[in-house]
Amino acid sequence: MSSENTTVGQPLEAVPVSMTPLQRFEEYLQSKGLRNTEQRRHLLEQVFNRHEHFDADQLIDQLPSKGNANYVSRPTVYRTLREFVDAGLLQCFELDGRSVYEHDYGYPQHDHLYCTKCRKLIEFTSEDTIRIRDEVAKQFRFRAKEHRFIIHGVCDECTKRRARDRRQDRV
Amino acid sequence: MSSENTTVGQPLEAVPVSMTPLQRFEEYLQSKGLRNTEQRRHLLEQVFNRHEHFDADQLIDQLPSKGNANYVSRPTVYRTLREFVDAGLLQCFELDGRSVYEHDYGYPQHDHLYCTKCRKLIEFTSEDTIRIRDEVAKQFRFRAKEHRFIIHGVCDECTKRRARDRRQDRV
DNA sequence: ATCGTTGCAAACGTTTTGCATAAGG
DNA sequence: CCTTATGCAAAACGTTTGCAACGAT
Repeated sequence: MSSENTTVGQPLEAVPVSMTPLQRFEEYLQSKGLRNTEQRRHLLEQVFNRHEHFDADQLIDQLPSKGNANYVSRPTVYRTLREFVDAGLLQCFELDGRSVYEHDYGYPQHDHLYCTKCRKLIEFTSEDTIRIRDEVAKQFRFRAKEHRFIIHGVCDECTKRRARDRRQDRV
Repeated sequence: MSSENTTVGQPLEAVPVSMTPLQRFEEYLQSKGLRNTEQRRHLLEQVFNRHEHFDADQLIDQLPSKGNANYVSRPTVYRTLREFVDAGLLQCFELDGRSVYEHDYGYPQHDHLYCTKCRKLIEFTSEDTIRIRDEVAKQFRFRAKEHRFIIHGVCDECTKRRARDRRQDRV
């Protein structure tokens, strides 16, 4: 058994990359004949400002509101998030009926634990997931592009909190 | 390496169960004080009639339309699908922004390949996925309830079809 | 000058809701 | 008879679109 191949660690270390996300994005825009606009630059800055997972609404909430400088409209946010995914800067997956984004560029491949109580996403790495993916793809002659491995359940804190709450109920 | 632990097969064999889905559902309704209605029985029959993956719209399409016998309204379909999941009869996961359902009761645990060209879902089994899930859960003190492992890519038929189309283009 | 980009409003597809009526236990 | 379930219409939700005005190259 290859139990020792499953490595779990948190937080994950960034992976060294030769370009900044902005440089890489500019290169992408060039190659596609797209334009380097103020909105795109502002969004890129916000998105790579911190490392948490986020959805479109959370990004919009942390942006200046309508009427203020650096405001970006909702449709543009959605359009730009697609471009970031296209450019290889972000990864996107679905959770509870919405799209969730996370850094891809400069960040190692990983999978997630998802706490259905507090909705926290915990990252884990396991070499086995890639191995399974490659093995299965080979057997089905399937051209695997990516995978999503999400383990649903309840995190340690939520389990403890519930136990505590139950104890209090009895008093 | 535990390459031999990853078993891939298709189609999967049904798992022996002591009750029919209907019997199990009736027990569930009883235990929850819910009612065994015509609509619920009709939906259960449709759902366990065949084994393909389906979404709410596909189920509604194969149902009698408004005005006919055995018609079930859209809200009731959605409400009942939730109950089937609750009762352990169906599993639900998200794909392309909608919920996809598949048989759970009487069917072995498995994961999926998803062809992004033809949108086909291919089932595979791997003991490693459960093993990874348990190992990771243990290390994070996480109470794992279930997992979703979906490999995105292009299936063999779509790859071949594209190659064929390209060849024709050149002629 | 050209052509991609933006913001707006409105549409979209999926799923959920409030509520009056119907029907199971 | 009591309560849950249903169908309807409408809302909610996240996301996308058409389009005229704008702005990067």
